[in-house]
Amino acid sequence: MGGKADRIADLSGRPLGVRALQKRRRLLDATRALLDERGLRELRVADIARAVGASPGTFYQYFADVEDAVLHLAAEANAELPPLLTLFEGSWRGREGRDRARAVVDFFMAYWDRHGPILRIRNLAADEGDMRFMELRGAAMMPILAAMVALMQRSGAAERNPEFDPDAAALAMSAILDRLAAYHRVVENDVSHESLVNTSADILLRTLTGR
Amino acid sequence: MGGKADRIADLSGRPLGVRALQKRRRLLDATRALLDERGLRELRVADIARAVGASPGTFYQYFADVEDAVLHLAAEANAELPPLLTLFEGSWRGREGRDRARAVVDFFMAYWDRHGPILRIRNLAADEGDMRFMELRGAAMMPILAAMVALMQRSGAAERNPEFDPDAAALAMSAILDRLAAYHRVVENDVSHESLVNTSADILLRTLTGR
DNA sequence: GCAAGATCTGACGAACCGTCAGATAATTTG
DNA sequence: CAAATTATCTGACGGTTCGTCAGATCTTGC
Repeated sequence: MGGKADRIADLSGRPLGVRALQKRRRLLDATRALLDERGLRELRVADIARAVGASPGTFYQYFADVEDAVLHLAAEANAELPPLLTLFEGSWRGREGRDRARAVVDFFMAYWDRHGPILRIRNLAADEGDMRFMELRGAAMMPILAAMVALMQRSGAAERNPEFDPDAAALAMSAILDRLAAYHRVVENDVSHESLVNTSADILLRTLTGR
Repeated sequence: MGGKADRIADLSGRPLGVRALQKRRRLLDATRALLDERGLRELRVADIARAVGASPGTFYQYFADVEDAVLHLAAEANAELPPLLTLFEGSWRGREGRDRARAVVDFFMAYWDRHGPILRIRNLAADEGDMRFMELRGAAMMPILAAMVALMQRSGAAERNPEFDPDAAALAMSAILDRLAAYHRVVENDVSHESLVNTSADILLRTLTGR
């Protein structure tokens, strides 16, 4: 993308050697770990640094602030999405369609189970208008939305009726996937995991294929 | 609910007189205003206090911290929800159903336009496991979910097929409503407001009535 | 083994937090 | 109406976190 090879750099733009890369990685890992157990609000830079035996100054050499580190973690999470896209390809008829729909739902839940704390912060920041996070979320969603729209067009669901816009429908489906994946653990006191997956998959299947 | 009349009190439990009630209200209003323009991350207690010509100490007399004030604002937002419930009552057949579905979507968007910053924080805190916010969100959602489930039962959508669980479907629908309402302004660069409303309403109608 | 460059440290000033003892304003009492 | 009592507010203060930077420490190439 950029003119030079995109080596990972510190805040002043200096490309990193191996030692620095390791420190940076461990700082990111520690950020993620502390985020998982405490949430953003109780996350202190000093704790992250201490967790990897570094001083606060080292953290600030690589990241402008905690949010900046979360931004990088969110970018890494984006890299795990491409396998999802293949699920939308091929036939979505009959039993195969049902299985594919379910696989999509499963994928999202697993993805959010792994990255929930980071994705939540990403979404909040994006919703609050932070451009960097908006772009990241856009990059994550766009291919998925496009795959859904393509499927609707292939299957004829797109011309269902004049009220129905495939782009909007794709947004609605991703809303279901995101939101339910985000809190499925909480609601599973009242609704079984099975039901949640089956029903979401059912709605997804109907909407994307027009039945 | 409590034994005594639930007058509004300060943190030490002392019921408030008129002067104090006014200050408290103005502090809440200022919190909301600053939240709208800056987001949670840049919200300083000192700024809230200054905005109403008070000292920081006054804020802390009424609220444990900024989050506590947001909690009260979220509770106030809950009070605006009952009118929504009436939309789920009565017939959802034919044109009437389509209008009702659309009214529900409109209601949600207007609601989020008014309270978005607060609802976003509520959702983040609830997702991160904060009990107080979880309870508030539960109190907001439960009646809506119940109204949806009742409608599905009345309309026969509930027995659609064995994959389909009305409780899970209600969750999925509220996920669409929440999420799209949360960022409709952002996506309306790509998808028109009309399309968004029509399509969400269409999906809602189909799901709640089984077509 | 030493110079040059890379990386890290930890102390520091600034900013913000939340508290509290006392000041000020309102209300009641006589 | 003035003193006494109660309600409310203030702002200075100790404690904590932030983010910076000059210098210390490690690594590499020769």
